[in-house]
Amino acid sequence: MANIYMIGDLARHTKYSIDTLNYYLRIGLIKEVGRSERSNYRYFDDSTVEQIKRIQELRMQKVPVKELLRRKENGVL
Amino acid sequence: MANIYMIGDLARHTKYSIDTLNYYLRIGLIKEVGRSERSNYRYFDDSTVEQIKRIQELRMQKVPVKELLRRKENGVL
DNA sequence: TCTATTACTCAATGGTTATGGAGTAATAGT
DNA sequence: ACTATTACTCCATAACCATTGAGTAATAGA
Repeated sequence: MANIYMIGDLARHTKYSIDTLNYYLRIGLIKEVGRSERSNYRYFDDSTVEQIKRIQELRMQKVPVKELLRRKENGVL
Repeated sequence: MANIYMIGDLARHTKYSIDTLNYYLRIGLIKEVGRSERSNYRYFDDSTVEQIKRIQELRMQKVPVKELLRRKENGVL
């Protein structure tokens, strides 16, 4: 039984604010696993949580977001 | 990649109204697969869709809801 | 016929999410 | 010193969901 998260749950598990997560979503640093057709609500899974935690690590080490985007494009994140 | 549904999507796929689905949920005829901790929103999967379609069949044959509840308790639904 | 039950259906309230745009403190660049 | 960029943060709007309680048409029961 894989866990499902909505943005609020993601925030709770990563200790990021919903605003920050929305920002990361907007710039494409993270992406939803799927969406509800009706409500357009996004949902995520454990892989998203892990990815955000990796991002968090790197951000604490002052790695710029643009660099993270670059790495993501190269599949190194 | 298993599909995830919220109640509105369930309604769309089964052609039941959200009100009816909420009623079935209330009486325990169907059950969510999980919920968001933050929003308390329910989510469902394909097994729910299939179950609702079985219910729909039986209801069209005038099988009472109470009988369906009974069958569910006996694992025959 | 009168009453009760069934199976929804509707309405109100409050919290959550999506989206777009604007604002801001800190840092970097010129 | 001045300007631009970065990385958020805040606000407003609109649609969706959960929950409770009340209303109703059709059928069943007494």
